[in-house]
Amino acid sequence: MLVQSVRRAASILRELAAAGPRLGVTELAERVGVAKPTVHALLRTLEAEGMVEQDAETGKYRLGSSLLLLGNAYLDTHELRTRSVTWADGLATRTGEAVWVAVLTGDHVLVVHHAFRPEGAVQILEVGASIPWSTCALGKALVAAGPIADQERLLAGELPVLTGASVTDRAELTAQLEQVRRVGYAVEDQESTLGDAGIAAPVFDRSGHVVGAIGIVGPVERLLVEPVRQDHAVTVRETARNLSRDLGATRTSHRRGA
Amino acid sequence: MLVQSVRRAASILRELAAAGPRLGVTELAERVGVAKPTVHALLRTLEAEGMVEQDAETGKYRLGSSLLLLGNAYLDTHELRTRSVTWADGLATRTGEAVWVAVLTGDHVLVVHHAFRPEGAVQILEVGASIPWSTCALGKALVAAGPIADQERLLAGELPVLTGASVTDRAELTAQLEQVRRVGYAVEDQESTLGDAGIAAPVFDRSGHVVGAIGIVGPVERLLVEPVRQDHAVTVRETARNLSRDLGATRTSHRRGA
DNA sequence: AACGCAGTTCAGCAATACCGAACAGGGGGG
DNA sequence: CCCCCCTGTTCGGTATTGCTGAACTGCGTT
Repeated sequence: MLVQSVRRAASILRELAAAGPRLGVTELAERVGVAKPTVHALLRTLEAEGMVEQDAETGKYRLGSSLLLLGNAYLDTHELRTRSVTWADGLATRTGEAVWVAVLTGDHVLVVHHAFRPEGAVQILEVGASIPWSTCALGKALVAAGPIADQERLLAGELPVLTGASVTDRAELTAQLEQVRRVGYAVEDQESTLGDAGIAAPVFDRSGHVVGAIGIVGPVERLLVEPVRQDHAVTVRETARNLSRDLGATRTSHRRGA
Repeated sequence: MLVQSVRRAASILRELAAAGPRLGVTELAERVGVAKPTVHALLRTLEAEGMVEQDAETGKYRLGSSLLLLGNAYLDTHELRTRSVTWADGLATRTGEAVWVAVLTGDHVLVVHHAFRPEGAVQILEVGASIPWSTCALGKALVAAGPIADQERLLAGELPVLTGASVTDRAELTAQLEQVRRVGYAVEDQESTLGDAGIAAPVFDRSGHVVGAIGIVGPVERLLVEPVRQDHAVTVRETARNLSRDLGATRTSHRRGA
């Protein structure tokens, strides 16, 4: 059913991504659990496709530039991301905070767009950042709006502790998700990074399924103080609705089923 | 020698990247020249690896989020890029212009790092941008410092015309590359984008081979006016030397051979 | 010189990839 | 309702391709 050699090639890429910067054939063979000549053939193939490069001096292999091009192509062809750009800029302007747009992948949230805060010094681009769902507003918004089966599976899984504020009590998380569904947005209070907070709301597509979330992130002292917090929440929710409509969602098309 | 099924999987990714946003099994089979069930098996495998996603409504496939993670991993494990960050920020501060760091891939230059101009309104991140080598300073710096065989091959290849200033005369390009080797930096005068200019210098690694280039980009009216142009060129060249040293290059370790 | 290590090549073989045929589902038209 | 078309998915036989043990090559160290 699944093509074994393609799976093995993907394993090699994963190892190079996780254990880099450079690995030799022998070590890769051990990590992937495949014979050296097999790994060599796969590496040669991946090299021909630009996904892997070999260092001439050491003979070791590292990831190749085709992956950057493919990663960018993912962003360019990802409709949520392409349609979110203008809405995210608008949200950043209105709230004065940075804006992230994310999707759920496995039990993590993946940032696919980041609009910088209008004012401010150097900001590090977070596109490609991966965050445990339970520690951020984006993740909570996504899970609250997603299928019940997904929610239960994710709640049964690992709930990482990133700060002292990270929540691992399943009853409390369940209550938070219920609150998200009631008010239409999620709040993050230093669960991911000390000092940082977030407010996010889910985004739906034409079929009514949740396909992502959009939210603002900033210092907790600025973001979670009333009445600013409430104002921001309204603005975030409104932006999420506009983006959803842009994706073809109707007013009543929100769905929780599979 | 090369693993056919891995090559086919890569072809599918390339098609999805180039012809997206979504393609069906039948169309992909035609484009890749493979039987439908084979493409289906490959897609299923790529989906299991997160490199491809299927739209539940239409049954069509698009690129998946693992590619974004792998693209970011490429940047994180790419030594030129990781070591260039601080130098690029310094160069942007000293020149007041945006800084790009790039590598040569095929006959294009791939931007692997972009430090924003200190002053300025919205800037679009160009990491992942791919530019024909002959139309930009980064490309000319790279090719001038690279192996003669590469230079001849690239000169014999396609020389795209992006603007009225793009150079396609091989004798003129050859003279420009000779000038780059003499003065140590390359200049771009609207060959890529009307109104834009650039100054770039090659970066070498411990073995003495050119591994990338660093340069500034900005409006032609600002960049190519003396004595600013000369000052910038000196600063760019100096930064390239510092970055090269950071990568282990010695003062005399520049090499042009294979 | 000998040794060890790691990337690369080779060739035999069987397992896996491949693909024609068929199926399943959805949409459109009469 | 029936038929047709199209496209994603499944199935099973087979041969080709992927796999791997053994050997080779090159480099660095003692």
